[in-house]
Amino acid sequence: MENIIDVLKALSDETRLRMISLLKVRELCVCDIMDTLEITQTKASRHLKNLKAVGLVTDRQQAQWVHYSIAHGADDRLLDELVDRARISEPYKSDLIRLEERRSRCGREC
Amino acid sequence: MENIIDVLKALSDETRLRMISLLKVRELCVCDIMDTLEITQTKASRHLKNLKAVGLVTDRQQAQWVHYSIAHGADDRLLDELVDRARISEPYKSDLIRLEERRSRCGREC
DNA sequence: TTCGTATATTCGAATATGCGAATATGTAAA
DNA sequence: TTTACATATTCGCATATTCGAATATACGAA
Repeated sequence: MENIIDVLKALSDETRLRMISLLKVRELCVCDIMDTLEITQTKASRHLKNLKAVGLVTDRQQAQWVHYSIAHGADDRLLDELVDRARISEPYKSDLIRLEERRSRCGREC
Repeated sequence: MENIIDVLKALSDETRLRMISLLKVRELCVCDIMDTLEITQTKASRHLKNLKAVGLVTDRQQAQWVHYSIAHGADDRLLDELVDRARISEPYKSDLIRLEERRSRCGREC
């Protein structure tokens, strides 16, 4: 993983912390994230790029979809601690509900 | 403690993380911090104010000295995790050495 | 090839953050 | 009161970050 300051900078943005919280549930493609967080595609792409740059997430391309997941090198203790704390309150709490609603609505595919 | 994003923002600055690392050792006055981190007084004061604003540290005035320490409400698990990681490398590692050198040189008083 | 969908990048504007220099405040001692 | 020292704040500037809109790229299907 990268320099701790860069990692903390990456995590200290609400959009990116929300993304980490979702990706802790499971691997997701960009459209899952956009729809769940209700953000624009530009915003999703930009912040995912940032998380990838500091080594917190990795991506995997499958056809035209890009699937993101928590990187293996990521500090699980740190991320679990942060995600647990964040999910006590909004918007992190509702994000999880919206993610599961989306899953039941769309099935396994994007 | 404050909103997690504000706390992470406060922690994602090298000067402030160095301060947290020092304050985890013991309570310190501003001049201890300035001298150990080799930063200007303005810079020390500014960043300590930031840490205080998000509830990570508290201060205690004694005559003309202001002593800072880690706040009781601060998330110890998070701070210990970060400080342990940071101190593996520079400048956090040398800061601890400089702090102890200063202590033996100056004794207990400022 | 053309079309549609998924994702990434670039651009310019707005806002936030960090800095040093100068100045202000507060306390203790002379 | 004056002086000296410890700390805080203000100011102007430089840099970084974030955003939406527009555009580019990449892939699969027709």
